[in-house]
Amino acid sequence: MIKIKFPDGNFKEFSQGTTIEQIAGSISSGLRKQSVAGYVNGELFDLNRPILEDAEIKIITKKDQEAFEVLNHSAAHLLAQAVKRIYPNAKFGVGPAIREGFYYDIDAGEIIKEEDLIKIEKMMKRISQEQTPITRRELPKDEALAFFKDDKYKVELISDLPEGEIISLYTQGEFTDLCRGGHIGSTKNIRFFKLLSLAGAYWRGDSNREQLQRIYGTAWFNEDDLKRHIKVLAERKERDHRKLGKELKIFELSYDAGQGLALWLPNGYTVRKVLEDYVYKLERKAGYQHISTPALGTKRLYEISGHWSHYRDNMFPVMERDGETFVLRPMSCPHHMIVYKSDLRSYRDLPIRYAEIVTQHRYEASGSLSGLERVRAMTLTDAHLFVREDQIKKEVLDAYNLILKAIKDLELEIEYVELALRDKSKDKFHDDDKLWDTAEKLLKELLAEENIEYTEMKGEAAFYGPKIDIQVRTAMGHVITMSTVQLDFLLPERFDLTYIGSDGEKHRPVVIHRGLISTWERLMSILLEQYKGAFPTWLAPIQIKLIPVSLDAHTSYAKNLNDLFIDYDLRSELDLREEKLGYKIRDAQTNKIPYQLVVGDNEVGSNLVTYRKFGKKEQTTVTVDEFINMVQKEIISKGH
RNA sequence: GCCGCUUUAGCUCAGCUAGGUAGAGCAAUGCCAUGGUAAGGCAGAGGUCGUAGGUUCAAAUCCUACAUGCGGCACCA
Repeated sequence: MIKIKFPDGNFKEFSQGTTIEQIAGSISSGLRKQSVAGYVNGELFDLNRPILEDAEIKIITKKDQEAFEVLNHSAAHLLAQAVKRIYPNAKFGVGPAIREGFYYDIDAGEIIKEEDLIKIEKMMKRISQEQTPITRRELPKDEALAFFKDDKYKVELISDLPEGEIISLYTQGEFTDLCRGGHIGSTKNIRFFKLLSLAGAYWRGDSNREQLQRIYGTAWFNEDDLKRHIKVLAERKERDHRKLGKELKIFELSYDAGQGLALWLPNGYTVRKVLEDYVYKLERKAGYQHISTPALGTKRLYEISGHWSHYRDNMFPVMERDGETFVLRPMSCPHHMIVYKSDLRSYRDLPIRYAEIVTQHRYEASGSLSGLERVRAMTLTDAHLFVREDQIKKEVLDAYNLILKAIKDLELEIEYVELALRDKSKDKFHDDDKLWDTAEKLLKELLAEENIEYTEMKGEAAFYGPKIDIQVRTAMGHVITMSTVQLDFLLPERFDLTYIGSDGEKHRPVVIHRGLISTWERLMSILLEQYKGAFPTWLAPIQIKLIPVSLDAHTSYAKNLNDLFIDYDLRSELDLREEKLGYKIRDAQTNKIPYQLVVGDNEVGSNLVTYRKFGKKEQTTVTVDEFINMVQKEIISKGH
């Protein structure tokens, strides 16, 4: 007999070799039906894997997040089995469960086409109906290597495992796969799934190695959940910033203008200008000074900074004229270093905070370009803070809090905060262990002191120092960097920056790089998706649309209102087209204009307006003064 | 950059499987109509079917190359 401890602290005895499924069944038949897998002393166990010794267990039911992963991981195996039936020479890479489903990396021996997904999915359905049990078996490493000798990918994976490790295999029917486990008991339990897309993926994430084909899919415990998920995917497409940007006339991308070179249309530029003004004020309040430097620099400038050796491949080609070599700037740090050097600095002058609205150019790989999310010419509010060592923590924290303020005002949702550190690859990072250790320690301390939760990412740092990145998730599920605070001991050295300390000696300042809210391009893409195209009043390109009921009788009153609103700095527009009232109302609604005002006999001569707020059905009549007051307040408070 | 897919009117898309010389809705234009919260009617106009080449009596449709865009991968200082 073995002793089983339950999460509630109770013990119960079972015969040796009992399974999670049997334990669940001993509690209730309902629990048995809901159970999917379990943790046994912290290790994920299949339902039917025998438990051989005393253990603490936790049963995973269909409601648990882990259950979704177990199901989807099992669906990946089902996919592999189906592929193997259709393509007998297929070899397999890895096939994990992911956030919303699963994938498997496959070398089918021939090219799988997108249309083939249909027949693969059909084969999966058939295997599911065969109701094959999924069983586990353990082998020593050398036997596992022998077993998989025809699959070079599996051989490589097994070879990388430590010596002496027990290797587990999972078999369903004629198909056996290398796998750590956590599987659903039988193929019959994988019924509600869909293959979603076919993509390329480098073996082991290395672009120098072979490229496999990756099939993505998603699996659920019942048909409703599957249908719901497919609906969610469709809804996400509806708020894709590329679609909304087209509909709302925000930006344009054109082959002739150039790949990844966005053109801002009037509506988009209006929003951008509001954002620029907003950021300018925010930075003024936080003690930043604004400067302006050129979009072009000498190659020499980037050689001094070190960017030339680290970043050249991502720069547009150089321009040469009269013996000088110029480049389009991919970042503004070097220019800001020169601005710092324009004067002799005292310790009393620090911190100095320079901000600039910078347009920069980066030659991003063609395959990485994506709407406004990833472009080749971008404009952002960039800032560099020149601080004494004793000021680092406060300035990093202030910069971080400024970022949080902007993110809050824009109603953005942070996915997670990342602390990007270096790894051992010496060529990718500036090579000075002492500087790095100091900088990384400082940031870690700061995050701990402020109780900021973060994810550590080794190897993600800038070449000159570690950074704190704020990540957001796009409608299409990409995680991208929104904001960044970077610590830099290197550029001050490269540019020989100094200040005179209280001791009369020269000292080295530290530079903090700060990206507030990404580039205007990326920010616009995020905002469009976040707001589903319905900008809050303070950002909306058109805030008020005035619609006279009758052009003959009401135009003049409407025109007076429009002029008045504009005098109060409200972005108001008059719809004087010869169209039906209903048509104009629909137009104002599809353009997601915050305030739609229909002007007729009820308003004329009475100093009243009747408005309808976007997203609401009801109409409200107020005096003109009340209306202006209300909208102005909303704009200043940014709606919160 | 790599793999797969894609490209037809300003926009969204049909036509391509089985080759016979291009169609819809919306927008735009003109005329008529038009008074209270989501599409009034009629008419005309609009396309070297991504580009170049090939097969064919004949190519939007089949083949090849290149390019754009999309889904991923890699990259993202």
